[in-house]
Amino acid sequence: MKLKELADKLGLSQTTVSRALNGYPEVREETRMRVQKAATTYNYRPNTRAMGLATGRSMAIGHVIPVYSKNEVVNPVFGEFIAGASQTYSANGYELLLTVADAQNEEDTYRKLVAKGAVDGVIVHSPERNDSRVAMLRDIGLPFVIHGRVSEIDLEYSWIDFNNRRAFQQATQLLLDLGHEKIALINGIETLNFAWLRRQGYTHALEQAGIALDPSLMSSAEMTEGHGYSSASAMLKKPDAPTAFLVSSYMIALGVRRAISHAGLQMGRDVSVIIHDDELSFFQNNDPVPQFTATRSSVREAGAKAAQMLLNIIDDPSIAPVSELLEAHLTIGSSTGPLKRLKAANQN
Amino acid sequence: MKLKELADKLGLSQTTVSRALNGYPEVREETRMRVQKAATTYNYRPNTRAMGLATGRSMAIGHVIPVYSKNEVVNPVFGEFIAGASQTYSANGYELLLTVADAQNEEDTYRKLVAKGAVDGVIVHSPERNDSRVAMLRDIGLPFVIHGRVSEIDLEYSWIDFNNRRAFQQATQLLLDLGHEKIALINGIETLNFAWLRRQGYTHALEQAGIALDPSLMSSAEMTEGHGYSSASAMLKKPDAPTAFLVSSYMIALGVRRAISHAGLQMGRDVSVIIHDDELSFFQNNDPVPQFTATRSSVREAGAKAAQMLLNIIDDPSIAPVSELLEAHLTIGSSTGPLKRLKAANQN
DNA sequence: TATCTTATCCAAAGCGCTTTCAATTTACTT
DNA sequence: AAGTAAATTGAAAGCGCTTTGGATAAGATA
Repeated sequence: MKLKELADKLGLSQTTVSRALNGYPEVREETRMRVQKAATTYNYRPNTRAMGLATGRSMAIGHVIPVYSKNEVVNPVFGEFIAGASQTYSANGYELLLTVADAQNEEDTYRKLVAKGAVDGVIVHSPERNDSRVAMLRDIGLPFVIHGRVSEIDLEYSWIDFNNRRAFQQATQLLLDLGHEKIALINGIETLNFAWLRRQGYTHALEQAGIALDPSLMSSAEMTEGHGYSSASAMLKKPDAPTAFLVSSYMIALGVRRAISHAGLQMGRDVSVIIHDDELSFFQNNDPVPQFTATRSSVREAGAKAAQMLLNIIDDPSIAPVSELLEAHLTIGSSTGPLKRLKAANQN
Repeated sequence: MKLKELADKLGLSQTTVSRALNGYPEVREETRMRVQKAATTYNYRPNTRAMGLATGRSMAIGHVIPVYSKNEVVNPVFGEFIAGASQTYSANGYELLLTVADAQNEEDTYRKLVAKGAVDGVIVHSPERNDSRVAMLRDIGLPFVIHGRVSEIDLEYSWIDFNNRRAFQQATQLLLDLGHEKIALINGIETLNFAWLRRQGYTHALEQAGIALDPSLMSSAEMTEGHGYSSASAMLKKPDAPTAFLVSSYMIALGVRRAISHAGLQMGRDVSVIIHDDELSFFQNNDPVPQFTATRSSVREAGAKAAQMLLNIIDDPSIAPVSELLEAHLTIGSSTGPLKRLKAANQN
């Protein structure tokens, strides 16, 4: 069913039908009703492409997910973030265009999207510490919101993030308060800004406490279970093994937990662990007493908010860059406890 | 830069430029070169919407992800599948339109997509045992490929799946061969077809072996870590606790592993576990000796293949429904071993 | 009753592309 | 040299919608 057919059926012009459906005032209320009813009856929906052509807007938002190599990790955080954003989009008649792009030619991907007129704006994922995309997107004038921040740049841009630094500082502080001094950090890739900020929070807290940083207690890689396992295993084998771990994601933590139990230790008693919990739906950490002590911040919520921010910007591009910094909640679970001197050394 | 401008710059008509760019034969080779070079220089890309309007195709594929309630689990398998599909799309000039839809009005979502002319085809995720979407999509004539199958329906349609039934039958058989008889199944939601087929494989193998089914050893729910933990914990507390677990996903298995170790048992020695491994990138199970004995099948590969299938169908809708059944590989890891009589009973 | 508003509605142009139908060259035959 | 076929290019229509610039009818004003 196309506009013309609907108009013919109603004995009206396309103009009037279009206006009735789009809520313009120069249509008699009675006519509008008639039109709307007919539209429902015939399940009429304006053709997106035709509408886009006529209005110059595509009613679509691009999400560009960087992938570093062919078989690279797809961060499950994306799925959750997108689930949040998606709600906002469909509530506002927008579509979500997903592109999985080589990190190499990611800029190209954005340019292409704009040139093709495929999207009205984009959400930028996984910003790096000094991410060139910010400058580029401003250049080409494509509205965007970054999930995360870009610390080492002093341009204005819109973003939403949670307070990585503060969260990890607090978490470290908690471990210090429990008496731990040999605290390991098992982090994501530290060229990515979020991981870098987390590390800052960690080092800051240690420095404040007058504890020297030990590079052998810091590990940084893709956030996989395997990364957690191998890093933690290696650290636990050291003569001066850490008594506590600060861990950047639930996935990593699963590996850490495995390493701990392989080492014959018990999490929460012999070794403390604090994780950052993105509240992924398939990794609930919310038993009455959660497994993991965690700093938590809902990625899904961030997704919904980021999407709304972007739509606002598209509606009125003149509004100054906006941003929102979410605070994480610290939840005490069973994975932390006061420092206890181990009776026997590592029984590896 | 739009077609007209480019044509003007070249002193050619839009017609010729369009033809040159789209590879039509009635253009002198020299002219084509000139046009292509200019297109690159000015970074010209045809406007998707205009092109779509003119050709009647949208060059976009829809992926509809069902969500059952507001805070429902987003299966990480989607992310991986989509990463695979995405490669195929961008190699063929297609876009990927993602919709997260209420399972309730999912049919509506498809109708809407078609009416709006937003997509040329869709990939259907998470089919149920008797999924009404098949009939509906055939009705409205939208090309589609199902990731999975719909067992209880005898319509023809295109699908790609891996052999769930066979995989779980083999896995069960392996456990039987190892001497296990009390074998538990911790499955996904069994109204979903894949889970149903897995259960069939499991029950079939047990029946063949003359072992009575024990409903208390079968559990079915969303595939989360929590599900694995609570189900396995409960079963391990029973007087006749299972000595082996068949588990539908890596995530569930993590919970099972936790339950096993909480029960003071050791996986692979006291209790055997076989999982199905979708080869998610952030859960590599491919150490020299993998943690988990597993049936494996790459979801990412399935995504790429499904996408290619769909594009083929769109190119030539007359081709009969096609399908592909992938076989899973069984990999022996350290989570399985021969049945050993436990010295002490469950020490819970 | 004649004029001016206001409320409704419509014809037609235009969004940027593809594609049909024609026109113009050029190449080839005889 | 004349005529025909093949190669190359363009003009213009059309995809389905929005929106500008009237037109018309009804109501208000004087």
